[in-house]
Amino acid sequence: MKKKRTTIYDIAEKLNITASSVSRALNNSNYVNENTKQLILKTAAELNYKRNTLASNLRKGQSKTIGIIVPRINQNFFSNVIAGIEDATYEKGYNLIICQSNESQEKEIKCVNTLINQQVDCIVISISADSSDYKHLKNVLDHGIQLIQFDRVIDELETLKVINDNEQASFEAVSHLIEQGYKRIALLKGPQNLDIFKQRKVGYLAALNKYSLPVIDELIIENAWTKELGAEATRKLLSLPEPPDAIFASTSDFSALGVLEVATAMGFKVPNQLGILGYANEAFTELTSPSITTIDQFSVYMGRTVADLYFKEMENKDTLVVPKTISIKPKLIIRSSTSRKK
Amino acid sequence: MKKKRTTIYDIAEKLNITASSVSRALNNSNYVNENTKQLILKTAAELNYKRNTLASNLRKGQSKTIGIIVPRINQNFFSNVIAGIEDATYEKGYNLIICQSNESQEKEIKCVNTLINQQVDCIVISISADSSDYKHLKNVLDHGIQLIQFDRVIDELETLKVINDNEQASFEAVSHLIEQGYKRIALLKGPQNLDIFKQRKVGYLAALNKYSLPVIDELIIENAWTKELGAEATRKLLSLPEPPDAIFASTSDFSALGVLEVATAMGFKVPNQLGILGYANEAFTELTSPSITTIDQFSVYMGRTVADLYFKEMENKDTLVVPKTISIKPKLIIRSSTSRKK
DNA sequence: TTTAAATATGCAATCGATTGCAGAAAATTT
DNA sequence: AAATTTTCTGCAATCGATTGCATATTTAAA
Repeated sequence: MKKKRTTIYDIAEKLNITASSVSRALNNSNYVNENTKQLILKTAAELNYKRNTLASNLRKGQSKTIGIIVPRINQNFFSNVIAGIEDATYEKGYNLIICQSNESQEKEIKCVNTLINQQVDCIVISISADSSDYKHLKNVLDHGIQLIQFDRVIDELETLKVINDNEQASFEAVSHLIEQGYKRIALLKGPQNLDIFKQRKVGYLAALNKYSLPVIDELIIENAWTKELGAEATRKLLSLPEPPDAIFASTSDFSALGVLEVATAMGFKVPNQLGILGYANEAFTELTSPSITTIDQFSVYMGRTVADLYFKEMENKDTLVVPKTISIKPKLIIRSSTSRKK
Repeated sequence: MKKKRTTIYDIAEKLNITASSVSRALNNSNYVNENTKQLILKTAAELNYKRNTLASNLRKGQSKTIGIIVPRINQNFFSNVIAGIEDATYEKGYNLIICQSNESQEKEIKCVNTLINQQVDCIVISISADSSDYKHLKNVLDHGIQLIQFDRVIDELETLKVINDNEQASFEAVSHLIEQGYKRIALLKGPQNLDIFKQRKVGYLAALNKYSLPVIDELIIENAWTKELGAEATRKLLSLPEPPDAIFASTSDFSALGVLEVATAMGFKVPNQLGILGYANEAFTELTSPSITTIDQFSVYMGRTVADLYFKEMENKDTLVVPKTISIKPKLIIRSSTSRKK
C-alpha cells in the first residue's frame, strides 16, 4: 500500500518548469526569481512535499547524521550524554543514529560498520568494556569519518576526546575520606582495560600517598562493578580480620549500593563504622539511607560538549583535524555515607 | 580531507566486469557464478568496501530504519523501551533514529518531518504531554509510513498501538490500598489530555466504587507529575482538616517521592498514617525508606513488543494494516509504603 | 546432433536531488 | 541605440546501488 510521494519533478511538472528551479527554490538559492520561488514553495506545501533526504545526501556526499555507540542506552550516564548531544545537534538539523554495543566488542564492530554504511558524518563512541583492540575505529578514520571518543576512551588512538578527569575526581574523593578520618580504605576496581578505571586507581593511590597511608593489597578488589559484585566483594572485605573502615566503589553507584546493603545487613553502621563512596551520581544515591557520597560527571553537559566540539572542528574543514582532548572536572557530592559525626 | 570511498564500480573495474555482477555478488544473488562471487567478495574485503546505504535505500525505496520519538530520551521508562526496540530490531539489520520531543508539540512536529524526510519505514511514538491535535501523525500515514504508538497514545488515531492497561493497574493499586485499610485515598492526576492519565483516574474511581467508598473531590489533585508538584500537592493535602490517609501518585514515582519527602518532613508515619503508591517502578523506589509500592510497566518488554509487532505486520505487506492494540498488563509491586502492620 | 532449458553477464534505466555550465531574457551602463 | 552586466532558467551529468530485460554461454534433454 505504498503511496507515491511527491517529488520535485511533480512540482516542476505542475508549474511547467524544471526540477532545477524547484530544487533551487527549496534550498532558498538566489538563482530563482522571487515570484517563482514563492509559487514553488506554495505548491510544495500544497502537495505535501517532503524532501527525500536519502537522495539529497547521496548527491551531496554528506548525511548530516551523527552515529552514537554506547554500551547501554538505558544506563543513566549514557542516556544523559545522548540527551545532551541530541539537544545540541537538533538545532543544527542533524540526526542521530544510536547503537548499543552491549559491552561486546563484536557488536561494537558491527555497529561501527552499520554507521559507516549509513555514511554518517561523525561517530561518537564510548567503547565497550570488552574492547581490546581498535582496528574498527581506525577504519572509521580511514573512511574519512570524524571520530569522537568520550568517557571510555582509548588513549593511543588519536582522535577528538571528551573525558572526565577521573584521576583528579578519585583523588579528591579518597582525600575526602581520609579527611573524615577513614584509614583503611578499600577500592573496588573496574575492568582495567578501560582507562577510566585505571585512572581512578591512580587517583586513589595518589591520595593514600599524599597522606602517607599504606597501600593494603587485600583491600583492592578487582572487577566489582555491578551491584552483585559489589555486594560480594563487601562480604569478603568485611569478614577480614582487619576489615576496611571505608569502601570506595570507584566502579559505579550500583556497586556502592551493593556495598551499602551488605554492610547494613552485616550490622555495620554507615558512615561511622564504614564510609561508602560511589561514582556517577545516579539519581538513587540521594535516596538511600544513608544517602551515598558520589561523584557527578555532568553527563548532559558532556554530551553538549561532544556536539559543540564536532561543530567547531567542522568549521575549519580545510585544516587537518588535530587530536584534542577536553577534560571535564567532575564534582564530589558529599552526602551522609561519608559524613562522620566527629 | 575526504577520502574517496570504494564503490562497486571500483571493484568492477579492478576485476574487469560490470557493477551489476558486483552488486549481485554482494547481495548474494544466485545470478552470479560462484567463483566470480567469491572473487568479488574477496576483492571487496581487500579494498575495504562498505556499501553506501544511502544509495541502496534510495534505489530500493526503503530505508530499513525506524524512527523513534519520545518526550525524553533520558527518562528511565523511555530509555528502557528504546533499549528493547534496539534489541529486537538490531538482529534484523534495522537502524534506529531517535528524537526527543521535550514534551513540546512543536518539536514533535519537527521530529516527525525529519523522520519522514529520512524515509524511515516506521515511526514509533509516545506523544508529548503538550500534544493537542495530531495532523502531523495523520501525515505520517499519508506518506505510507507505518505508525506505531506506545504508552501515550491517541485513541482516535487508528494505528498499531502498544499500551499498558492503565485502568486495570490503577484499579488494582487502589484496591490494594483499600484492602490495607486506607479509606481517604487521594489521587494525584496527570495532564488529562493524555489518555493514560484519564484511564488511571477511571481505575481509581472504579476501585472506590467497588468498595463503596465516596469520591472526595478535594482529594483529587490536578497535574502533579513532577517531584516538586507532588510535594506541593502533599503539603496542601496533609494540611486539610481531614487529610487523606493514602496518596496514589498516579503520575509517576517521582511524584510519589515528593509525597514521601513532604510526608516525612511533616511527621506523618508512612505507611501507618499515610500510604503512598507510585507509578513506573523506577529503580529508586526500592531504595527509599520506606520503599515505595509502585506499578511495573515492563518497559523493555514493551519495546520488544513494539518491534515484534512491526515485523509481524510487515510480513503480510499485501494486506492493509488493520489497527491493532496490544495491551500489556502492568504489575503491582507491593512494598513497605503501603504495607500496614495490622 | 539439434533443441530446449539453465546459468551468467552486461546494458541501461532508475531512485530523487543537486549543481556546473550555457544560454536567454531583462536590467543597467555607456 | 549599442554594449555590458545581472538575473533566471534549463540541460544534463552526477551521487552509488539495484534490477528488468536482453544476450551469450553452458548444460541438459530430446
